[in-house]
Amino acid sequence: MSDRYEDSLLYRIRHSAAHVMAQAVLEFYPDTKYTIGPPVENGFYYDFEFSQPVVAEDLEKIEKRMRQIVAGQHKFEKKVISADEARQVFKDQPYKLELIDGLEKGGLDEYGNPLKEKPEISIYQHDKFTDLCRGPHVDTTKQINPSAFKLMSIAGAYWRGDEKNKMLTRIYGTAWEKPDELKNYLQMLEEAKKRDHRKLGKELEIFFFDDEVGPGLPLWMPNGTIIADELENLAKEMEANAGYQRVRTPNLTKEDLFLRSGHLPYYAESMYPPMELEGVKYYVKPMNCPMHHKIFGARPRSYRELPIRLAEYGTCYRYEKSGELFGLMRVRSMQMNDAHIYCSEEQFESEFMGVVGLYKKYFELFGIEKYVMRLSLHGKAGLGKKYVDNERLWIKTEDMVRRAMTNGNVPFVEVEDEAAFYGPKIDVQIWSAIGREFTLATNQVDFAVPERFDLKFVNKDGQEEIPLCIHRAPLSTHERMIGFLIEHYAGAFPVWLAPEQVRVIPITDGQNDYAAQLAAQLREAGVRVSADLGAERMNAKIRGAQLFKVPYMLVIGPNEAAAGVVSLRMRDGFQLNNMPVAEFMARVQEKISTRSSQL
RNA sequence: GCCGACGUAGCUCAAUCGGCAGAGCACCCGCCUUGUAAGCGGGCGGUUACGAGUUCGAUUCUCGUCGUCGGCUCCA
Repeated sequence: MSDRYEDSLLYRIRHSAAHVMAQAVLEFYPDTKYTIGPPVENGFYYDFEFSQPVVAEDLEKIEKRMRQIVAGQHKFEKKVISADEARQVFKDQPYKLELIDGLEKGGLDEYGNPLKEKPEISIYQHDKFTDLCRGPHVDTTKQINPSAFKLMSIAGAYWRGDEKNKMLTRIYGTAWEKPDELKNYLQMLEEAKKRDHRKLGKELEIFFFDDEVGPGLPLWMPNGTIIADELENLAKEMEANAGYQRVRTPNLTKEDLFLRSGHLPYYAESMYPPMELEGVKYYVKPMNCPMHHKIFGARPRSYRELPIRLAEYGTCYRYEKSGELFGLMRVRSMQMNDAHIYCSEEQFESEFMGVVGLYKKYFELFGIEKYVMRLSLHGKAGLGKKYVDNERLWIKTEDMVRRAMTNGNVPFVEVEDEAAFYGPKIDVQIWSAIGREFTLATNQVDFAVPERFDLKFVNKDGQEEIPLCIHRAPLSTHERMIGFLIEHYAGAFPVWLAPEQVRVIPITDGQNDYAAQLAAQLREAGVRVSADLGAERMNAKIRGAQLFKVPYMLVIGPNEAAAGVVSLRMRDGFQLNNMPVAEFMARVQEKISTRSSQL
């Protein structure tokens, strides 16, 4: 038995639940046009075109009716029919007719993607409901547990996922084999909400957005700035060790540069509109690469210098559409852990895998385990539009990346039509707390732009050669990385990243002097520390420190002050009483300098 | 950008049918002198996102704008 989701009982339950939902919906709204309703991760959805507005409050009655239908223990019966018979069955259903046409003529699947073989056309029937469907389904509705599914939300979705098409109404549901699994899933969603970076970011005073500043333009508060600075220090250290050189470039450039780079022809949609002064157009940069290319091209280069690795934590601006913004994970101003590696074709594999190695070091340091490396390929239809129009070079560089990853024994998946406009890339996909997928790090090959910039180096034989360029951002942008890390750690950052590492808590104001002196001593040693000298009870102060997820609390009363020691309470509740100051100092410094994940 | 929902104090949330806008926390001022997640009292804080409209009267109803959220599209 295969362990593919598509072959599982759960998949069939969800697929069947989608049909049951469609039946209930059609009973309530008989002139609804129904489209497709597949299983997805954790559940299913079905897309409808309603003739009247259907809102979230309506889900309850639909769900109730679904339970009645399920209780009827109806059989799911498959029938293979001809296209013409199918047209007869669905004569009043325009979307189904379009699907039938796709299946028959173009060999298109339900999403509009081409199929290799012409599929058979089948319908599934249960109770009084018939759907065009290739299955599979459960045998009877008896297998759908009425206490293990729930309708979740209502949303808009384009027919066939194309924004040029009509917007349909999508109803999402979740379904499981057993009621307990549903309960666990709902509980998990609640937990996820608690670690949502938008909530924690505000609570922990890391960042915020202001209406007058603008959507997608985060303001970093002191706590967030510490985290960003620490990440930057980490990157600089790692990149220095890996032979990178640092550069700095302006945030603004003339139109000419982005015409040459190809950003204006291929990327203008994501760029802020130009500002014009004295008849010259200037653009805010959406990427740093064109400037780095200029630095590479500033003087003749020899093969002896290669690879040249230029790094910059560059600030870029991209005009993301308003509905696409999402907390820190999708913003309009961002600081990228950017670098461009210029190398020869022979050097490509080791350079590319060097970057992959860097990723892995970072992921190990942060304890990031749930991620997928994705080889993002071009899409044939996008050549000349989304992608540089040179299919031969696309295929060649895609092969180079594939070979490098395979040789390096790094598992990856391949996805078409996800490349950058200038070349294929390895994207590292991660998931936000609420389950949304994002590209965190990226490692891209550029076979097109160096030529446009007339970049070259002189090889051993005295001939001019065009270098390859690798664009890479293993630590992503500060925005997405920190958004991700907030959720990854649920706000409880390791000591080296924690905005406040130690909080000194005197029990009575008789220890305020000792507390202040301790804090000064720690601060002197480079530790981020504060002393809570307020008038509250010690209990309230501890609570305050816990809520801010400060890793170490030093509780000091008359005894500690007299003995010149500290009582250490850690964020996880663990206590070590009467610790000599020097011992605590050594502990903190060790955790910081090794970037330990332990307290 | 598109579909839908939402927007009340710094934060979390109340306010019946359209009838004087409220609580807790935070903040400030006192009192208490405290042993590992909230001591007590008082005070400050609002153009109910913004702009129109309906009404004797709008937080409440209607329209528009802005923003946020759930998705779609798109992406580091």
